[in-house]
Amino acid sequence: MPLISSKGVYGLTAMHELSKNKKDTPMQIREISANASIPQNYLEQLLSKLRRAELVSSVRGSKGGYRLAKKANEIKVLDILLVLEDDLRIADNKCSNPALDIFFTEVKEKTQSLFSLSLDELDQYLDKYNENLHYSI
Amino acid sequence: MPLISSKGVYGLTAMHELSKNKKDTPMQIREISANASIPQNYLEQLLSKLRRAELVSSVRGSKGGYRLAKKANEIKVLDILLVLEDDLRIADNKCSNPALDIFFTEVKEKTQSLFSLSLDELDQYLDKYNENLHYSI
DNA sequence: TTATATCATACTTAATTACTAGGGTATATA
DNA sequence: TATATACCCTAGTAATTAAGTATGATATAA
Repeated sequence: MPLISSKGVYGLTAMHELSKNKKDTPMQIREISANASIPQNYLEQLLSKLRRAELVSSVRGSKGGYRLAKKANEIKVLDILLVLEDDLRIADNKCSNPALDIFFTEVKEKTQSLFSLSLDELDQYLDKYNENLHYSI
Repeated sequence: MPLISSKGVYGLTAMHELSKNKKDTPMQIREISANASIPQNYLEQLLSKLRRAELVSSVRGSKGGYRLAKKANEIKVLDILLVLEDDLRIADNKCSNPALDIFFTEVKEKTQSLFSLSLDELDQYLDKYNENLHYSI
């Protein structure tokens, strides 16, 4: 099973879109949805959750939309995933084997730390990609 | 979603049981199933997969059963999981965001390395547990 | 020959994800 | 103030997958 369902991927993608919005006006669901190929009504539900978790703020009515509730360097990828995926759990159920149980606990901590980077740090991965592209020719 | 379903947990538990079998005779599904509270017929299916992947060998007929196909220090937790869980994938689908995509690839590699310990190394986690138990009194 | 235990496959149930649908509410603008 | 726009909210549905059940075939020790 994937650790992160499309719910999480959609949410991260949308948040990344918002972080790239340099305009003064809030960004609209329709635009995010079109940019990232996410079903509009579905994205709406995800953004609602993120709003209730105070990771984004919304403006209702005409010319409304969404913006990040904090700076991009103050929002961690993990924060977003924990809202949308409930919990990033490693194993399905409590297992009867103590050694495994302790092992899973440790893996979970280490895995969560892999997601403890901020939204703006994601761009570093894109830079890395562009470098590889450059040198591989 | 959990990274590892009960399929994987059951499989690891069963393999750990087999690694603890010090007798000359192979261990039977019934015994593993009883020790680890795994439905017998379901465990049968998992052990079949592990046999086809040559991680265990079986003896058919009366007094039959299963044993590890290699030494416990030659079988990695990751090997077992890759057989039962297809692939330890991080994200559900290919995502349209290149930065995220590269990030996920890196997380996947690091996650897989967390599972690159051998079956007998699992016991270290039990030792750690026992120590804590000792000192916490 | 018989009891035992693996082998193989088809089926069922339950849960979850990934949507879709549709009406309600707030606000900029004319 | 009227209207279009865009967020807000909840219920429902289709598809997928995991998890478990059932049953008969095959191999082997005794």
